[in-house]
Amino acid sequence: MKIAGLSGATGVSVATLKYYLRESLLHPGAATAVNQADYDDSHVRRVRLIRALVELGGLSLADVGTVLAAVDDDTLPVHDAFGVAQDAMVPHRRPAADSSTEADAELHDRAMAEVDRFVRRHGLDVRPDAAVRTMLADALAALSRFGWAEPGQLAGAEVFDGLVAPAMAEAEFSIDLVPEPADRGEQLEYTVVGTVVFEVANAAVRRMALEHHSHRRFARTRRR
Amino acid sequence: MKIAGLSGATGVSVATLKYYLRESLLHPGAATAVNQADYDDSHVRRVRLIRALVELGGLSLADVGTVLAAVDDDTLPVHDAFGVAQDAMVPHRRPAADSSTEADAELHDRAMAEVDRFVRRHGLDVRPDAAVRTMLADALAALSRFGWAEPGQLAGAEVFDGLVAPAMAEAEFSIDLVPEPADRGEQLEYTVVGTVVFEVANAAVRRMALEHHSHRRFARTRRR
DNA sequence: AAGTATGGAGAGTGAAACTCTCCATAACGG
DNA sequence: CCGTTATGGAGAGTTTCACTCTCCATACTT
Repeated sequence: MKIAGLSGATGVSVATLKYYLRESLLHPGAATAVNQADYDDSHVRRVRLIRALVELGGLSLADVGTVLAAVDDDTLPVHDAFGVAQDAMVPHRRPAADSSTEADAELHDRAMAEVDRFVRRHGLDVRPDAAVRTMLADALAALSRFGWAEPGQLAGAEVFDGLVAPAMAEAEFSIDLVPEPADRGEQLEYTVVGTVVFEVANAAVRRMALEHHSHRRFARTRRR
Repeated sequence: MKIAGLSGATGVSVATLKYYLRESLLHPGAATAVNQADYDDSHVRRVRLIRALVELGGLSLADVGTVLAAVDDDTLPVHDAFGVAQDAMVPHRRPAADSSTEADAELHDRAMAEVDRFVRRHGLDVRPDAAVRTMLADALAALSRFGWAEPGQLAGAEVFDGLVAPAMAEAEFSIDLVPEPADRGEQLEYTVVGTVVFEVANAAVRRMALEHHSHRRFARTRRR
C-alpha cells in the first residue's frame, strides 16, 4: 500500500501523512525504491490512533508523540508505559505561573494536599507524581474560587467522594476488556484508546444526564 | 477598582483584560472619565468564569463568547440558555469533513442512529439536535474503528449502558447544588462552572481508578 | 510638576498544525 | 516507450488562536 492508499484508508490527507512521517509520529514504510515505500495495517492503525488521540482526546501532537514513544518503547514495562501515557494525556495547565496571584498559588498547594488526602482516604494506588493529581487539584481550586466553600477557603475533596465508586467499577470493567494474550503494543493501544474514548463517552453521558435533570428543574414550559 | 486591581484580583494581565474587553467577553467598567473606569465584583467573577472555561474546560474564546452570550441574554429561559451553553461546551469535530472517507461518514451516521436508540432506551430528556449526541457518536465510532466490534461493524451503544446510572445520580446531585433563590445569571453560572469542573474532576478520578486497576493487572513487580 | 496608570485601538508575536511547492525518480496507461 | 501522474523528502508558507506590544491623549498620584 502506497501513501495514497494509506490516505484513502484513514481519511487523512497525503500532505498530513507526510507531515506525521517527518515528525516521526508514524514509522516510515518499507522502502522499495528511493522514492517508494510500502505501508501496511500497522500504519493504518497508527494513524487512527493518532487521530483518535488528537480529535477525541484533544491532545497536541507533541503529547501524542510522548504517548507513542511510551507505547513503542519495548524496554518499558507495561504498567510504566501506562503511567507515561496517562500523564501525557492529562491536559496541562499554566506552564509558567508568573502571572498568577500568590493567593492562587497557595490555593493550589492546599488543593494538592487535599488531593493527597483524598487519594489516601480511598486507598487509591496512584503514583505520588502522577499528573492526574494536579488535574483534580485544579478542579478543586476552581470550585473553591466559585464559592463552593467559604470565601478564601478550599472546598473539601469530599465533594468528589461520590465519583470514586462508579469510577472504580468502570475502570475495572474497561481494564478487563483488554485482551490478555495480546502483545504489549496491543495492550497499550487498547488502554490508551479506552482511556480517551471512555472519557469522552462518559462526559457525553454526564451531560445528557445534566440536561435531563436541568429540564426537570428549570423548565418553565414543556418542550415544544 | 481599576484595571490593575482587576488584574491583581484575578491573576490575569492587564493586556489580556483589555483584549477580553475588546472581544466583549467582559463588560466595560462604569466610566468615570474618558480614560477611567470602575470594575467591580461582577468583573472579577466574570474573568474567573472565563479562565475556568478556558483552562479547565479547554474552550476556545469564541465558544466562551457563545456561552457568555447565552448566560447574559435575559430573554432566554434558563433551560434554553443551559442548552446553548452545553452545546458550546462540546468540543467540535471536523468543521468540514471533505477529507474523510465515505465509509467513515456512513459509520458516523450509523453511530448517530445508535445514539438515538441509546437515548430513547434510557428515557433521557435530551434535545434531538443536542451537540452532545454527536459527542457520544464520535466516541462510539472511534471504538468501532479499533476493533471493539466486528470489523466494519459498529459497536453497540450498550457498552455505554453502565455509564448512565452513575451519571444520572451525579447530575441530580450537582443540579441540586444550584442555589434555588439565586438570580438567573447566578444559576447559569453555577451550572456552567459545575459542568466543566465536575467533568474534569470526574475524568481525573476515572484515571486514578484506571491507574489503580492497571497496577493490579499489569504490574510485574510491586511498586518500589 | 514629574511620573505612572488608564482606556482604546492597531499592529505584532509565537506556537501549533497543517498545507504548498519543488524536485528527482517511479509507476501506469495507451 | 513516452507522456502523465504519483511518490518520498524537505523547506517554506499559511491559518488560526490567544495573546502581547506599542502609541497616544488623558487622568490620577505624590
